[in-house]
Amino acid sequence: MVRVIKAPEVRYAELLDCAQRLFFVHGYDNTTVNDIIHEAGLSKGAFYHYFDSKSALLEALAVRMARDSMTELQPILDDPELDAISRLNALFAGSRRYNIEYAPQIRKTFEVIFRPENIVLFHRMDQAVTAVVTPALAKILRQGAEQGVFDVPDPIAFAEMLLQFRLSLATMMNDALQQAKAGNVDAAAEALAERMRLYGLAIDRVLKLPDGTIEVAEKGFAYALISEQ
Amino acid sequence: MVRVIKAPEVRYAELLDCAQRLFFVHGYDNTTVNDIIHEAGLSKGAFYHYFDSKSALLEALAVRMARDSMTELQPILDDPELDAISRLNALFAGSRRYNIEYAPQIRKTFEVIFRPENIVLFHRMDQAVTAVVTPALAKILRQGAEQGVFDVPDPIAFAEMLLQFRLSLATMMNDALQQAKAGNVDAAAEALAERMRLYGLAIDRVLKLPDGTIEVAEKGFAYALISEQ
DNA sequence: CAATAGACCGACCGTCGGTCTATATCAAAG
DNA sequence: CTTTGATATAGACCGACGGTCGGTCTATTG
Repeated sequence: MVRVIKAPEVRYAELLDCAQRLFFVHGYDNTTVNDIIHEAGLSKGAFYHYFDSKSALLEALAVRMARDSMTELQPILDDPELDAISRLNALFAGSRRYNIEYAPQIRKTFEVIFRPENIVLFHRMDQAVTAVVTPALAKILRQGAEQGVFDVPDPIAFAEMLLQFRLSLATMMNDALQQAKAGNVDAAAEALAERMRLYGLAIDRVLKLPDGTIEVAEKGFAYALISEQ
Repeated sequence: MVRVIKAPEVRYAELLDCAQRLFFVHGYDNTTVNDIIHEAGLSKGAFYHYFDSKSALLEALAVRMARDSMTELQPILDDPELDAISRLNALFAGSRRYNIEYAPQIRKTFEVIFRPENIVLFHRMDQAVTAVVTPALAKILRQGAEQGVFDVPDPIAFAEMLLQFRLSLATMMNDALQQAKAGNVDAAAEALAERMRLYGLAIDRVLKLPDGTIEVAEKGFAYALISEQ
């Protein structure tokens, strides 16, 4: 193989890029180290020069995704104009906007990421993102509690609950996509919308807010996400 | 090796037993087919006579666990004395009783099953159990809706939500156990109890019940579960 | 220009899931 | 009582995969 030398940071990033693409298309277990080094144009020795193991690469990927997530969230967290409720809604809206914008990729990703053999991949990503987002979310909740708009005795506990909700919703989005692909698009969208309504309701009621103050999603979102173009 | 012939159902069950024990002690990936056949006193040929693959064995194990779960639930589902709320509470109480009775094993199991490399195992089990329990739970909810005690427009959606809650609580029990083992038993129990209270609250409020009608858990449970004997 | 660091190469190794062929056992048919 | 076919079992063997290791090449530095 032709020997090409690059700056370590560049190589490192390239390996992460290749791995991410391959993992998300074919899954973690179905992607071999050989696949990755072939795609990255690198030898095996070089690969193991950068990462101790295949799972160390996954770990590094999770860390990078967590960092990216926080970068995306930062504007909402920093905006001094927003009160706690608006901040929470902005977070949900952001993830909705993101979901719809990238609907085709997400559909594809869901198919891969929720296949039983890829739970490992999904779990590591989620774990890493959760670890950095929980404290940020708790801070918003604490702000809300201090302003008297939320009823949150334990912000960390509630932040974890919110993130669990997000995870549950993702699972349900995937189920809905499967159902939609099996033909019944309308029924799938209705069912997804109902499930989202339920979770929104749960948040509002535990926080003692009027119904619908926290907008997890509206029906149109469910349709937009799962409808085929 | 000495050739021993047994009734196929016996062998099948023995293989499942061995696999279950080994998977729960060492994890799915860390248990090799050779480990299993060695423990079961069987050759590789015999193993692949009963199962098409290692993952087929996992699948069969999941099916058996799902069947066992339903057998345990059946008495509560069949009891004609119970109304919908009592039935739900009986379900939660049953899982509490079960959790405390088997606390030492559960502590051990949690340690293994929540290790990242064992998510595959956990996910398959959960998926299989959920698939059979969801309809049963939905039936209870439908009964409650007809009796006018619950506000449940979509019983299936709510049943899925309840089972997601159960899953989240299991994750949190594991976190609490880790924290307790790190020394801070009291803080861990308090935190776990608060999280349980939150989920109970969410259920009550979405169902429009008075707070505490559905008893996900009381504080004593959290202590009993994580305290060392 | 020599010495050093470290990026890079690829043959090689052990392990693991899975396959294949041979053989032992048993029940039923002849 | 033998034959025969189906089933259960044994274990040698295979290919793919993650990971190792000795060594090469090149940019930098004193």
